[in-house]
Amino acid sequence: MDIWKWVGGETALVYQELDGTNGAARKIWRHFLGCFRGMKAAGTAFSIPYLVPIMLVVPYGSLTLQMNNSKRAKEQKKGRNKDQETKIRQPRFAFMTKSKIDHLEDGYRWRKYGQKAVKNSPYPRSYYRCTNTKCLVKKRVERSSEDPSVVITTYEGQHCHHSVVFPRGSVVHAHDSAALSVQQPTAISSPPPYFPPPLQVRESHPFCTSPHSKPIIEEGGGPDQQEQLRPPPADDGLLGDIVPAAMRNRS
DNA sequence: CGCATTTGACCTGCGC
DNA sequence: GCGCAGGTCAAATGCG
Repeated sequence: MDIWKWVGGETALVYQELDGTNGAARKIWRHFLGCFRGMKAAGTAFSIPYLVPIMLVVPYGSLTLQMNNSKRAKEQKKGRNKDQETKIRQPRFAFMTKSKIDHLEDGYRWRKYGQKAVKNSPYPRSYYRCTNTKCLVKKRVERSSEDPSVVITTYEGQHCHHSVVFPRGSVVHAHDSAALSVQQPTAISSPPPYFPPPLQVRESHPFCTSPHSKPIIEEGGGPDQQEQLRPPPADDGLLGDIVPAAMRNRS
């Protein structure tokens, strides 16, 4: 049994409680963050106090979709900006959280811009955009049709600004924040009895489209270990897009 | 009044 | 080419 499993293509299913105390899980996170942000987050220590006991990670490398001529003509007819001729799909990933609340608080403000019924699911999917006009991050929220208690949240893009709900540097912990406890999801499952061996380093990780990407740093390593435990600098990595900085200061 | 949400219409990609 | 499903737009509406 491994802590993660390749589902295929660019999708991996991670089935382990990612609570920041699990070294292997932490390494996986670091690796994902590094893939998304050129390993900037590779040396950061963090915890995920309440998120994703079970996580489905679905990252997409930046994908450039060239519009064909007919479409381009349509766009110009509608007066759209020429810059939009090339559509970039932002890195994207999703996670599943057991919660009664659909829209989980993540420290950012979102504006709902659409809702759609999903095929083979009685629950609609909601579409949100970050309220920051310069920020192009989107997120989708839907409830699992298989397990209605599970909320599937998909983020696309990276925030170009700081969290608004939890200013950086503030000392607020998830377990003593009344506001947070209201929306704090419960665990889907208990941690498995089997603690997996150290994660294998994959030199050619399918997630890593960035030239800056490096393999996972092994636990208990040499000089890098100190670097790993150092608090994140200005850049919090992709996690900063999800978990408020204050909630990551517990580690 | 300003901002967020709702919701039907429209657009786009993809499989057949 | 057509139909379907997902994604987005934008006017209407609601709310503080």
